[in-house]
Order: sequence, then structure tokens, then C-alpha cells
Amino acid sequence: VLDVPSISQKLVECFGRTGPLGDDVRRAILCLPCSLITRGAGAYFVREADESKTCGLLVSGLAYRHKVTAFGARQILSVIVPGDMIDFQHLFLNLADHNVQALGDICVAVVPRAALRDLANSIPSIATAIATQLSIDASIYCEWMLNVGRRNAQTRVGHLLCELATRLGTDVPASGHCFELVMTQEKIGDAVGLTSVHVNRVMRSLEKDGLLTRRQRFVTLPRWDELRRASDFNDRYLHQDRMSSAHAGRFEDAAR
Amino acid sequence: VLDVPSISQKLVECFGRTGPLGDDVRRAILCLPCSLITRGAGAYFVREADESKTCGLLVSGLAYRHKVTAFGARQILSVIVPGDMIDFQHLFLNLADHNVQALGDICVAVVPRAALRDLANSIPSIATAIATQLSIDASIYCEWMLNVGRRNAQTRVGHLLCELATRLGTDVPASGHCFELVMTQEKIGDAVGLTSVHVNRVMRSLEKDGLLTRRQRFVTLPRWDELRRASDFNDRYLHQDRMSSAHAGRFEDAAR
DNA sequence: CGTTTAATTGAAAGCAGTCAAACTATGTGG
DNA sequence: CCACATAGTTTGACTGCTTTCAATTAAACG
Repeated sequence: VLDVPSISQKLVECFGRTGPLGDDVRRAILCLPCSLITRGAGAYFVREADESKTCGLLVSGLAYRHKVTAFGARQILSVIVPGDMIDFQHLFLNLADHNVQALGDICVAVVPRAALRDLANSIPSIATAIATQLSIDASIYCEWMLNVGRRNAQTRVGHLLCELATRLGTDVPASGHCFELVMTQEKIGDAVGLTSVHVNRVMRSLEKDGLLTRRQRFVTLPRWDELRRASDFNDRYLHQDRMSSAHAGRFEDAAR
Repeated sequence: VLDVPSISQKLVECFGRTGPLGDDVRRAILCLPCSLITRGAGAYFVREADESKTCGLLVSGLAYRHKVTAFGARQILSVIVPGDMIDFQHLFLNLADHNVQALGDICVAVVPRAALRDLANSIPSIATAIATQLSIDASIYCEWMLNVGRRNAQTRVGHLLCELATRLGTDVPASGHCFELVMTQEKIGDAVGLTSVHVNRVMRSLEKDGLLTRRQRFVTLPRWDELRRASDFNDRYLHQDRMSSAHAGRFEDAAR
């Protein structure tokens, strides 16, 4: 369990990831009212068509954004990893246009929407940090749209695995990327626009080709370069260069 | 042809669309260096993997964002209509992650990226206006992803037509929405993740069902409510409530 | 009026979806 | 510790939506 100061510190790190912060700005962030909440798998953090009243920084666990058609089909829009802000997208809009749900158990540093808005309205570097984060999110949406709209099943699934490995994986590409695949095959399907049955066939085929190994919930990608090329994966769209690696590492540790 | 003051005035309207502006802010925008350029159909305004050095306000004509897979398949990500900022998404990022291309002849008010960035870095309401616009763009991406990933061909095409009608159409829903369909069927296909051949079949079928009429490049949607329901279209994701209708109308006129 | 571009149509093939059932893992309560 | 329940994975057979390929017609353009 974390105390309030260390939660606030996480917020500072989050805003600082997209550019250097002045001391006064850092102090202002530390003054933001915030609290830590935990939620179980499947818990909603944002509901479409609702007014969202809080912003949240994901401290641990994973979450996902999604929308549902009138017919009931679900499209997962992105995966939210620790260190990401959950709801910048509705900070300046009236009604939420998508849902955010916990993928497993999650821990979120919650900040009242109004307080964050006030801060953004008074400190430009806060507002531009938010804009930068929104730009990165948009970039990820674009790549996903390309993935869903214009790639075949093999490439779609491979691409998602590559993204997850890049964003979650401990960076030891020597023995191949390895990470816990928290998503069920049905959710993977909803993320790449396929049925769970077909996701299963594709993953088995990747396994047969030696591009993927599974033990329990953990996935290893032994031939990273090959999979990356086969999956048309280029990490430019993640814009991770904007993230100082120092912060990234420290954050992970703190979230334990 | 427009003179510099009236171009600057358009920038003020653009920033003012997401919230009221103070007089000082308005003056600051009017001081932005800007110039009007015209480009022919197919001209690139932004190229993926390039550094984008300018931001542009689309004054007249249409443009579209797109990405291309390694295999050469193209996905159109969104349509840019007059009054939209073209490249807020790369204002705070180093490298462009998608292309922006003119759909027909376009006229763009160009502002140097650095100048706009400086303005955002000094005036919070500018930065939050940009963040708001980015949020709306992101919302549109999300809906498109749902469209491409989880709807059938009929619904996808219908949904795109509904969006175009809403964003472009003269609002006379009495005789049905009517607008100029600038996109070829191939581009429509690239926008909704289908082949041009199938788009053609779907449009013919919509026409047969009386949901669509065409004369030259102009499209009429005579039974709007029916099409809207059949296409699972709800305009919430466009967040047009944030746009004061006064501005919207005036802008269109000025662009002539 | 010819040339180019876009729209249209048909036939055949294929990728992914649907349906249904079996299997495996995981966890729970007795 | 076992029996049972539940959630998730795996597999097969069949269907069908969409693509592909190819050719024709219509429209736009200089």
C-alpha cells in the first residue's frame, strides 16, 4: 500500500515523462488532491455516455478501453499499462465516448477531474503534457485502425503481441521477449477484430512456427526480429522516445 | 483569395470553438505568423516518419489522414473538413506517425509549428484548446476502429455516409441530407476496411433499398433516420456540442 | 472526341465466422 | 483431497461474407 506522497510522486513522474518540469510545476502537481483505489477484474472505471468526474493514473495492473456496437459486438481500442493516465481523453469533453475496464486487479491513483482541469488551465506545461499524452494515444489508435482494417489475421495477432511485449516486457530480447498475457483469446479477438476461435487457430499456428511459446499465462517470443517483421511491427507509433528510460524503470519497481 | 487578417481571424474562430477566449488570447492568436497556401488533389501535407514543421488549418476542400502497411494496403484514418486543424497531433511529437493528403483541391492556413508551440507553452487556454481538439480526434478514431473492426460491410459504409452527411451536409434533414461525395469508392473502401468492389455492391444495395440517391458526385440520404439506425450511427462521438453553431455557419460562408 | 479514371458486374476462390463439442485449467466447497 | 463448477482453450465441419480477378460500362477531363 502506498501513502499519499508517493502517489503524488507518481503523478509527477507521469507528467514529467513528456518533458522536463519546473520546480513550481512539480510542487503544484504534488498539491493535487489524489487517492489510491483498487478494483477487481472487470470493474468499470469509465462508462460510455457518462460524465467522467475523475482522472486516474494506472499504478498497477492492466486496463482496456472499448466500445460496443448496437448489436453487442465489442471492439477493444487500446490497452492501458502502468504509468499511463486512464482518462485524459475525457478531461475536456462532456460525455465519455468509450468504456474503460480493468483487465485484472488494478490499482489507480485517482484525481478529481476539476482539480486537474484547473491545473491545466493555469499551467501551460501541464496542458501541453496532457496534449502530448493525447497525441501518443491517438497515434496508437491510428496504428490499431490500420491493424484491424488492413492486415490479415496472422499479422494482426502478431502485431498485438509485439506491442504488448514492447510495452510490458522486461527488456531481455536475448532470450526473447517474455510477458504475462493477461488477455483471454476472446479479448485478443476483440482487440484485433477477429473471433476467439480464429485467434486460437492463429496462435497455435504461430506456436507451430516457433514464433511463440506459452507456459501458463506467460508468453515468450523467441524469434523477436522474425515476428516483428512478419507482423509489420514498427514501434515508432508508440513514441517511447519521449519517455526517459530512467523513469520507466523506476516506475515499474515502485508499482510492486 | 484571403488576406492575412482574415486568415488569422479563422485561427481565432478555430481556437474559440472549444471554449471562450479572452481578449488577450485573441490578440496573441492574431499575432501568429501565418500564410495561406493552396494545393491540388493528392498533395501531401504531412508524411509519415517526417518531422512536421508546420501546423495547418483547413480553410476549404477536404483532406484525409492515412497509414500504409508494409504490404502496401492503405487505411484511411479520418476525414478532415474545413475548420479542422490538420496537424495538432504532431505538434508535440518528433516524428509524424501518419500521412495527411488532400482529397481535392485544398486551401490551408499554415502556421509554423514552433510559433504555435510557443503560444501553447505560454497560454494555457491555447494548450487546452489543442488538447480538446485532440480528444475529439481521438474519439473519432475510436468510433472508426469500432466501425472497421466490428460492423458488417453495409453498416460500415452507411456509418461513414452518416458521418460525412453530419460533418459536411447542409442541415436540411427535411428533404434528406445531401452532400458532395468527394471520395472515390476505393477511398471509401480504404476508410472502412473493404475493397472498392465490395463498396460498390454495398452502395448499389443501399440505393436499391432507397436509403441513398446519387446524382453525379452528390449523394442524398432521403430516409435519414432509417439509415442512421441501420448504420448504428450516433453522433455523440463527434462532440459537436462543443462547437457553437454560430461559428460553424460563419466559417463555411467565409471559406467560399 | 479520344483518353483516362471511376463505377459496375459476374464468376470463382478463400479467409474468417459460426456452431457445436471436447478438452484443460483453475478454483471452490464439502 | 476429491467432486464439482466455471472459465478458457482447442478442434472439426460447414457456411458465408468478402476478396480476387477480369471484363465491361459510364463518367470526367483536356
